[in-house]
Amino acid sequence: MRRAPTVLHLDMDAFYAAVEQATKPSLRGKPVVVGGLGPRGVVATASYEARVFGVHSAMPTAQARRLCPNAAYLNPRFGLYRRVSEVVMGLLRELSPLVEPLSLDEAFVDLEAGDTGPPAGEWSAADARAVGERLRRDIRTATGLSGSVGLAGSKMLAKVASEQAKPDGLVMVPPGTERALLAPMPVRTLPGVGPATGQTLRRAGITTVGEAAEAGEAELVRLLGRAHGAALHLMALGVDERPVVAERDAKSVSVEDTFDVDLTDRTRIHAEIARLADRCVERLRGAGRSGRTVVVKVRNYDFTTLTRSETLRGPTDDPAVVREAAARLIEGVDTTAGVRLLGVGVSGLVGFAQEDLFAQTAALAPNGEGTAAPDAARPPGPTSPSEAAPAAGETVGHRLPPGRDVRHARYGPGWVQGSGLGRVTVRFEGPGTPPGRVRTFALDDPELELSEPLLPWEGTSGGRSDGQRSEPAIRPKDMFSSDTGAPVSDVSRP
DNA sequence: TCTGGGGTCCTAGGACCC
DNA sequence: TCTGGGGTCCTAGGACCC
Repeated sequence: MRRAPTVLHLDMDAFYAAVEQATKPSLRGKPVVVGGLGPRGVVATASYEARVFGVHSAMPTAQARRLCPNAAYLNPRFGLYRRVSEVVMGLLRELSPLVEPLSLDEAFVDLEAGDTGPPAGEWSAADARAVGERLRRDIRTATGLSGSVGLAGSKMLAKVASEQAKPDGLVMVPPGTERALLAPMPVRTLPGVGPATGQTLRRAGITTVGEAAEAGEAELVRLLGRAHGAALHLMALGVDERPVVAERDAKSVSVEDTFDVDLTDRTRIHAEIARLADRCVERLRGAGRSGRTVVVKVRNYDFTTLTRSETLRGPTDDPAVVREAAARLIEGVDTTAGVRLLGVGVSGLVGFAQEDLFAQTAALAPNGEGTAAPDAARPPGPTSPSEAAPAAGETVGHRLPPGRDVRHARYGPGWVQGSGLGRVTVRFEGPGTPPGRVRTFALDDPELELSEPLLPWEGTSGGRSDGQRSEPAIRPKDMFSSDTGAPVSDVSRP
């Protein structure tokens, strides 16, 4: 615990939705919901205008549509969010080298580790507040977005403070006042107290942070177990000594897909597992890592979920090895009643793909078993079978989802507002323009092509301010799956 | 029209070893 | 020859977070 509130927590406000509003002027001030648009989709982020209607993260999108039918429903564009995030994280790193990102829109900063203020140990509350306020201004200037800042003597309190500051605010917790501040708050405020823990505590008569503190460590350990109980007790007292840690290596990589309709066909299930294994390895290799344990995840029709794992004798990043392990694992799972989700993951990661050279011969059999898989001939060089055809199996790639950026030869850049029945409706506007007007085209209009998003601070003049990101012209009609030609769900007009 | 996708950490039991 | 006691690894599941 430090003497000045120099742990900063930044939380961008309704980040995904805010980026969409920044790049789509007609959506500013309107309810926007970003998330899965399929029958089993859930909300990732709702703009504050949508939250008024009761829409919130993790809610099924179908339910959100009932609550707020007039919102714009958009597929997430993670590439765009990542680029905006990098700008924001860059601003944080100007404050201090000790920046710990928690997600695209959230990070801790240890201000005393930086050299933009007084020497460590000599910071005042006023110094910290000034840095926080300036950061919020800089973020708005650079991205047009708002972020909320919490400042405290510890990570936990800084996070609680930024939550209190939302939206578009700053809250500081002077060291020494933590316990009094926390005492009346619901226990669920504390990080690590979710629905299950909250329920357990409630049954024991503990509903506020103060009551958790009074219960004592022994009682909390009895209720919640060693680690969780002890940690919760310290947090309830406002004590949190965890340091801000700049870089943490990932410990696992995984991919999973929920299907619109439950799968029962074994051949199809095996094909999906193979695809997932390839995608997983692609990501693994992209990160330059190898892993030793392969995990298959199955969510049944009734939402019961199970995992099966197998530890190899050495780490691998060979798609054939992962695919075969995943195939063995799914073999042992009864899927006759139908599965809604399949996943493949690799854990037990090691730093360098190089270490894998040793493993290639050793990693063939699962631990303890003699069933050596045939030596998977590793293709030379970086090419893997999965890299050859990334687009073929993509589900969303077949479609023209609402929110997708397009460009028309005459009307310039715009975004897909909805499509179906052979037509696509496009709103022509961009970050730097006033709200634009809507036009409808035939899906095979030769003057319409897909394009890359413009960043919030980029103008739309010419539509290719970076001169590089234009995709090869793929016309929308090419993006429809030939088998179904399925129309895409509409986006409601704001 | 019930419930995404990518992670982290913890627990608990059995195997195995000394 | 009744059953000690750690430590580590592996597997499976669960809670939680964004």
